[in-house]
Amino acid sequence: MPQKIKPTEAELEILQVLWTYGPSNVRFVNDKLKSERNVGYTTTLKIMQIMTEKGILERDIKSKTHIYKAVVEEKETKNQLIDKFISTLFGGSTSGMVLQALGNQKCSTKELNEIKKLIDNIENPNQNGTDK
Amino acid sequence: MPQKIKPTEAELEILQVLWTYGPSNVRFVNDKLKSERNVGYTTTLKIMQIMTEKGILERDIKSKTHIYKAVVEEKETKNQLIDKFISTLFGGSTSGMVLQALGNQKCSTKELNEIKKLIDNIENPNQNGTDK
DNA sequence: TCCGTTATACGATTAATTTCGTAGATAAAG
DNA sequence: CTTTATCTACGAAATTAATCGTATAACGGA
Repeated sequence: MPQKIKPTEAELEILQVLWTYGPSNVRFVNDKLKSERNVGYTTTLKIMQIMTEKGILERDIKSKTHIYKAVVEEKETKNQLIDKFISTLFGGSTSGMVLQALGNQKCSTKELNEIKKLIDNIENPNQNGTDK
Repeated sequence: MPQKIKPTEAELEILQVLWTYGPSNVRFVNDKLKSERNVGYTTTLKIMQIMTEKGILERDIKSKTHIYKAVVEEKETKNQLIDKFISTLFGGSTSGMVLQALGNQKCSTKELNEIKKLIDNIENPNQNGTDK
């Protein structure tokens, strides 16, 4: 495991944009953030610069408009955050968290079926995809 | 939804103790916290006082040693936090979060079966279990 | 009663986060 | 070439969290 990642709220928002849309400039990221809440351009710039210093982002400065990309992996980062969340709030019990999430959130039948399928795959790893 | 709750890290730790053990004094809470990490008595006291000001806790000051209890409900608070977590990290998709959690955490067969049972209950609420 | 222990109260400090104003560089338009 | 728009750099203020030191009051035993 390479590093411990503990992005702040604002940093997470930025990571989400970069994970979703790929490497982007500050203007683009800021526009996306502004569709959610009001935030100034230089605020976003500053945070992205700090993230670059921290090693969370990298940037290409060849052109005047710098292009930033996430260094940290989406999946790995989210796993770490889920881990922490589960351990802080549910004493480390993944099923405890899942039960609460499923019990209280709306989830379509299709989504529920996906989850069931995944559980079956976990329980019977030999049966998935490559039918025998 | 009565209030918006946004406990800090330290506040969450304290809430966990109070939810688990019921109304307690500062000494007890601090001892529990200290089994996890090093934290001074007056630090815990201060945070609990602030939480009381915020309305997160209430206290009985009849005796010299004040007894604090959580005002916010465990279930409701955790739901709110899960909500926020899912919306920040998984674009609001509960199943997305669950898939990631189940795919990457260890979960016993028994726990997986509990989850499957819950899904069945959600899909067929009238069939079994949920009523008397 | 007096002293050591244990409480609360309160202020100050430190650190991290978020915010934004302003300056200066560069490109683009006319 | 000049003006305008856009970008980065930088610094500093405002906020919020977390920590702890010290003062002071109350309790309980010798």
